[in-house]
Amino acid sequence: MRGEEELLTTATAVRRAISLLKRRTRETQTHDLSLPETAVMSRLDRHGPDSISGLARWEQITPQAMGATVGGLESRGLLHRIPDPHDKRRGLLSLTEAGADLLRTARDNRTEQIAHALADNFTPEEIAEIRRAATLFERIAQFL
Amino acid sequence: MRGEEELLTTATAVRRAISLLKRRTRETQTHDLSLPETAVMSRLDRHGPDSISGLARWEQITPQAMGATVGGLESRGLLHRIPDPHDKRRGLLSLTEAGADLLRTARDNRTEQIAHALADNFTPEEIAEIRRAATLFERIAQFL
DNA sequence: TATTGTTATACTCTATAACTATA
DNA sequence: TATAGTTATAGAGTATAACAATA
Repeated sequence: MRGEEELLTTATAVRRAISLLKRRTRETQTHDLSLPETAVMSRLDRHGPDSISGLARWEQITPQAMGATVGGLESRGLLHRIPDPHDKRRGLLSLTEAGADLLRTARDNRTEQIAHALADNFTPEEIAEIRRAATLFERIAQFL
Repeated sequence: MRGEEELLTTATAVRRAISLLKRRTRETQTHDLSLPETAVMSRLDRHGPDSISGLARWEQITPQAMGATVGGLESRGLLHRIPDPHDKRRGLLSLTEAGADLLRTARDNRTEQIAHALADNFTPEEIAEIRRAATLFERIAQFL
């Protein structure tokens, strides 16, 4: 395949994949946690307590948008917020016991769902290729 | 890497990539065509005229949602609709001259943008890998 | 001055429900 | 009955603007 042709073919395939992934991951009705919620919960679990602003910077969204996501999780008792003793403006968010349980049990967890989709439908070689490509796709996102 | 560990690592990377791609492709202000609009225009260009229902089935969204996308393109003079002579319910959508021009000129076109992002920031080997992986990502979407 | 967080508001893209016209 | 298309309405997840409290 010629270089330029390959480029457009690849770009079209990427655009198509993004479109489909966007739609399919929007349908959250059968899941306990939406995609943004899963991201926040996993982040707090792996990196420890953080503020709304910190989480927003990490996910590259506005603090207002992160506030909405966090608020939903708090109202469901999955996160709790304690004041930062060193900075009275900040609140430090962490998982409640219920939140940690939900994440560990991992039923209906988005990452688990993806893991199952991978395990059930792809060969180990394809999974290895997907893992490498996920990093490349993240890099693509940086340039859009 | 152990099988199960690799699976979760891969799933997390995929989830992260999807989250970032979703956000970055939402910002349409600097573009003439949004992602769904680009999809419809490219489809009509490559496969010829189609109805709203046909396009909706292809993109796997409801006819109502597709009607909204198409309506926006029609009102900007990029698509026009002619009645299907064989079925008075249907309208056949195709690109107007302006629509075809926009797609061919491809300035601010999403696919072109992706193509440039690829060309400027990835090696030919990486682009080949991305092309293969895009198909795998589409398959992942089918199982979510 | 800069940062943390909030409230108010609006946009995009999608969904479900209910309808008319045609097949 | 089934399909093509429309209008009405709602929801998730984002954004910008404007503000209060604190650093």
